[in-house]
Amino acid sequence: MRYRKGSQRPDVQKATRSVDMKYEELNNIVFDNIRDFNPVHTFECGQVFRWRPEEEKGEIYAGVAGCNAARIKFSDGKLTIEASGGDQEFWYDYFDLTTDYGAIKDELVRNEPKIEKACEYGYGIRILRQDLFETIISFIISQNNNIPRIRKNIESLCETYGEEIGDIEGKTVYAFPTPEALADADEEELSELKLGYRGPYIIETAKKYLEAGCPTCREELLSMHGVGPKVANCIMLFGLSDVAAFPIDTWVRQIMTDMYGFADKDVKGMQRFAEEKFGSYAGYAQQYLFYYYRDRSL
DNA sequence: CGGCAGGCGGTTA
DNA sequence: TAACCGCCTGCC
Repeated sequence: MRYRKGSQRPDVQKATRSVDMKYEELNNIVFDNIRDFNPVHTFECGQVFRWRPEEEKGEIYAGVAGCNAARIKFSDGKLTIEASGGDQEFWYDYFDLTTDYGAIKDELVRNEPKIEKACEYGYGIRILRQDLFETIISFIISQNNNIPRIRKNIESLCETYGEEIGDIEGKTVYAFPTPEALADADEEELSELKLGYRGPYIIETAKKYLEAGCPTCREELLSMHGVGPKVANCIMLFGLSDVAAFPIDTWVRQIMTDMYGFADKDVKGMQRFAEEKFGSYAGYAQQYLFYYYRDRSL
């Protein structure tokens, strides 16, 4: 794997270390003694679209986070990251390694015992702290869409408008496009990428992102074209790390009707239930429930 | 062929 | 403010 040096995300949060960390050489980062992490569960639980397994067992994944490409390996509590860019702070933050997921699962089960199976099933899910703009555009694309096509659409977007950041086994890797690049795109170009009616949403949203600055709350997100209640909750959860957000899509709606007897239309009731039962951990609950239920239904 | 996929915007009553 | 409807595209 060859990489060009990528730029780093500027605003990295400081975090308290609970795992061992070694900096072996440039762009080769190791975190040891990690609990509650599983690459398959984390990358396949529907929160992110740009990571692919390199082998059947799912120990190794390759993908891109914002403008940083990487191949990660995880076994026996040791996470090794071979990256084009992003320092140890960036990746520590990205994988949310400061958060104690064991304690979160205990708390969720204590308040709502019926969620235990879902927590056990998706035991290694971590909610990635993703780039805000990438999250906004990705989840605009996700509306009324299916996962294979979402992934495909996002990759074409990156190939067309993203900066080249390296190549992996002969295949070029592209960063997620900047707001500037997408604001400058035109509708015809986008329609060639088969984005459908979401194309204009993307251009308009990129322009607004540049003019009005980063959205910081639900209201600002909802003011963007193509962002409704469900997509806004996804952006809050995955892009703003607001782990109290509880996105209700068709799967979660199914869960709520099956598990808790809600009427199919009663999204408000479901939202209130999540708030009362799961509180500030509702986002984690949503991920466990969604992943468990979707895998059982496939 | 209609139905549907991790919804949304616009229009009605 | 709730209930409909149409929507790009691709796959069944």
